[in-house]
Amino acid sequence: MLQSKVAYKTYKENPSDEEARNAILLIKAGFVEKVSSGIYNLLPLGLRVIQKIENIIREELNKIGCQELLLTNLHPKEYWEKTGRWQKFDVLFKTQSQTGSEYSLAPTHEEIIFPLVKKLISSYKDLPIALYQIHTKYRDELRVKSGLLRNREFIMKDLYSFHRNNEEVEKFKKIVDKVYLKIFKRCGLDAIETYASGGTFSPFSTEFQVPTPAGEDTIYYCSNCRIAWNKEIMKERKCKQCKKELQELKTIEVGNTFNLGTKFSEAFDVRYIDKDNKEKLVYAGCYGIGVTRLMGAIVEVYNDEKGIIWPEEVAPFKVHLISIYLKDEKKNQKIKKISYELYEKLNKENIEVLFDERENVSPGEKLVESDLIGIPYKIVIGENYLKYKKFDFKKRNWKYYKQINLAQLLKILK
RNA sequence: CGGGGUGUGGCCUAAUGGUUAAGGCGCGUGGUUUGGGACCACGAGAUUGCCGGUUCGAAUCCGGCCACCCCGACCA
Repeated sequence: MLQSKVAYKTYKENPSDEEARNAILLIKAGFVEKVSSGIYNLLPLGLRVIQKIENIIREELNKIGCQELLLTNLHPKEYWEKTGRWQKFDVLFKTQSQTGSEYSLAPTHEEIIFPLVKKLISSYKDLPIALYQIHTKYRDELRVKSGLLRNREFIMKDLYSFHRNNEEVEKFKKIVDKVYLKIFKRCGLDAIETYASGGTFSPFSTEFQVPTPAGEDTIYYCSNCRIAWNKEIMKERKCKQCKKELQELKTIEVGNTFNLGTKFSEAFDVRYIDKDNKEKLVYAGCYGIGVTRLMGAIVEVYNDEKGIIWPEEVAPFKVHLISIYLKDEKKNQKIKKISYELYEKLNKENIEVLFDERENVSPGEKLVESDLIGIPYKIVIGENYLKYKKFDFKKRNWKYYKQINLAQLLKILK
């Protein structure tokens, strides 16, 4: 993509109404725009990152047999009254149609998917089934926090699985837990599986926590067993498995998994006929990943004084190609030619490249802005190329450029 | 929801109660530049969050409201 065509704008000054590093950087670099407290627009660069994350999730969930669908975000009041959560769910956004019908804006989708699944399941032969979506959620938070980490509107992946019994749920949950670690890993994050409270659902849930000083959760972590307990459920500081002293960490919760048991199946009367011809309640699990929050968490973990440093798999582009012009018009023609040729070549090789081809922008501005945006690989074509016939190449976090030829370049980028 | 703080062009800031609200960034035009946010000239852009009050005079003082930020409570 040509940089002059990208709808973005970078800023030199920090926004005055943000303190969270993730929000400051994402706004300064042109990935998001703030509309109001806890409400952000995703600009093209930001959306690219979100889509990268979403596709990693899709790939990994589809591999374990989950199916994607899309559920409505307008939830009629009756559905939420059935579970008692119209009153109890404290961050529920409520709204009304012109005819007086009441709805909530979706903060989660159990109330919608259980009635749906009721229509899909009648026999044990229909089980198990695992359905997920990646969609917007609304929560009327009393206090929004930490940039993209806690918003009123955000994107979430929510997966729901339905089974014949509790053992099957537990078995599937273990598979999901494993896949979650892989998803976060691909996003560049070493998430820690953490025992946490299950809220009103179950005795406990599993949270996926990413260590960073910016985190709002506190966990006790055992480096020996690579497992942790959320502070809210753990009083002692010794590992239950190996008795080692636990380490206290500040973390961001990027995902969680629950065994729902039959709680919602009872509320919506979701049953199946088992082999023995008896009618039984369906057992279920639910599993969430905060996609927008994940983007924020990645930025919290990967940045320096110059800007963002995107992990490769979630970066908006893989390569930032920058051409730097000189006084000499003849030389410029050469630089331009080489740059556009490389740009075409990379496109042909399906290597995602952002090409800063702009002519009346100073080298300093291009390079500083490039570091702010944080694309993993940088190629600079200017005077050096004319001298050495090699590209100046560097990773975002390298201090110095390396001079390499086209073959070496393609080998690294493929 | 409790406590604290802040609201000034698109962004960041300045301005003892006293002319026509100042500067930087960004933007437009022209020119000079080009390996780490270049320079010069000219120009456009503001009911100082909103409503009311005090005053000869309010961005500035007072009251109410709204918005945003931070701490706390909350976070299936």
